[in-house]
Amino acid sequence: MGKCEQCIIKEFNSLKALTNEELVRISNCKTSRIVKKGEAIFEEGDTLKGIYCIREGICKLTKLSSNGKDQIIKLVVKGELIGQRSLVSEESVNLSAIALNDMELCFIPKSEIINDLQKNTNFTLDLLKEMAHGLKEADDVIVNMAQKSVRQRLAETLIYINDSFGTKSDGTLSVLLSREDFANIIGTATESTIRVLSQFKKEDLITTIGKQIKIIDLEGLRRVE
Amino acid sequence: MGKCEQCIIKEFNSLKALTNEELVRISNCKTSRIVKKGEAIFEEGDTLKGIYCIREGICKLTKLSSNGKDQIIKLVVKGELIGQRSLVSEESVNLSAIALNDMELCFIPKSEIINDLQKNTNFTLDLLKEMAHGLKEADDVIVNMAQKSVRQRLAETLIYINDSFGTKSDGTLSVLLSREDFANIIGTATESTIRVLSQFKKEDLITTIGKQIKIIDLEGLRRVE
DNA sequence: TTAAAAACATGACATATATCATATTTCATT
DNA sequence: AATGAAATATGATATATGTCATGTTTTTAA
Repeated sequence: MGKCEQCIIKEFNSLKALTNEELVRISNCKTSRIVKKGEAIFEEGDTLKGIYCIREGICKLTKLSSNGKDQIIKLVVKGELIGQRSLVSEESVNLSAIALNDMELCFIPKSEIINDLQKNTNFTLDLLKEMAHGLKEADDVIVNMAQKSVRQRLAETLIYINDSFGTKSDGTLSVLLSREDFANIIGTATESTIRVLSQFKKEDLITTIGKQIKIIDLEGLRRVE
Repeated sequence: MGKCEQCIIKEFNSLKALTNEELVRISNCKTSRIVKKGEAIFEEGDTLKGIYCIREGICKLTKLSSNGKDQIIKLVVKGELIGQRSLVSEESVNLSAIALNDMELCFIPKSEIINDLQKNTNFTLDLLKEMAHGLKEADDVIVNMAQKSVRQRLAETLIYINDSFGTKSDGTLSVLLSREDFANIIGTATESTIRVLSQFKKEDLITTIGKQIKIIDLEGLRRVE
């Protein structure tokens, strides 16, 4: 198994703030885990025994609403950590993490992280900074949900996925989501999502190849009202 | 001016994690500020030179949507800190803070807090814990916005204000908001808010005395669909 | 105290979105 | 390649919510 201190992935998250010594210690007790597309890494209500560092793949963080529908709160990709919040707040996780493709994860036991939190201020400060940023992003999501139309929210979601996760060589979005996933991100019915995508096609803002989506007029999407 | 080390208010926020020595130092450089109802403590885009500790009063944190409407993200009361996030992330504030009644604030300069963040792990960990909790709350708001009706969101907002901030001796909610404020919390038109409040009155869930609202059937409100 | 302004309230109507029904296409499995 | 299941697509219709108009009440300031 790879060594944390030499792992490039950590540069994308707070683990980069750890010392070489701390990374060696983590490396010795970490475990690896493969999760197949559609499987859960953890589920709402679980008590986590550590955090995960995503080495490969993408997952969605979802929360079940009281009306029985799943809301996707966030997409998390290679390089990011999941489970830190629950570990910090010492509560069970409030979200489920479901793999959107085959994933490779490193699991770091809680005790290690707690230890580093108490001894390495840089690590704690980096986590704090990331959470502050996460809160800012959450504010934006709240405003969008509260104030914008389904049409606008879908356009912005397409732009977000395009800008954050990029496209494949054929120009289609590299994160492949079902229409239902899109609906669960923007908080609408699957049929509405499909209808708006059809509109976007007619307006030559996007094209679709099967379930794959290709943005052909990014500026147009930005202008959607 | 009062001394931080003897101030009871700090027990309600992360400042409680500071040592006596640190509190004395803060006490010597803090300043006091009075903000009248309706005035801004800070506005979206401002660069803050420190954080505020609320000694008295209530304010709303709002964000302007691209469609020109204000969204109220959070209500913040006596005992809480505001401005920490922006200080941690070293960015301009993403929200405006507007006083809902006359307020009394203590201002603590940035340099002091930064210093404490680097030297007192307990303080940093406490802030981290509060932010983790804030993120969890934000997730709940996102799900509610995305999945619930205006009727449900208004019912839940009334319950939230009742449970979190309590009532006056006559039973009316102690946080007094305009109908427009309610609309800006739940993300709807002011007229819709007024209409739903009228429905709630007809259903004997609440009564109103002028703009004041009194919950008379909390269980009924919880059952609203 | 009175006038003006702001907030509250309600009706009429327009529109966005949800829901239900039903094809059609794509995908996985044998 | 054939079959069934899942995902995508679209129409018809119901419903929730927004918008505009207008009137009433409450608050503010002269």
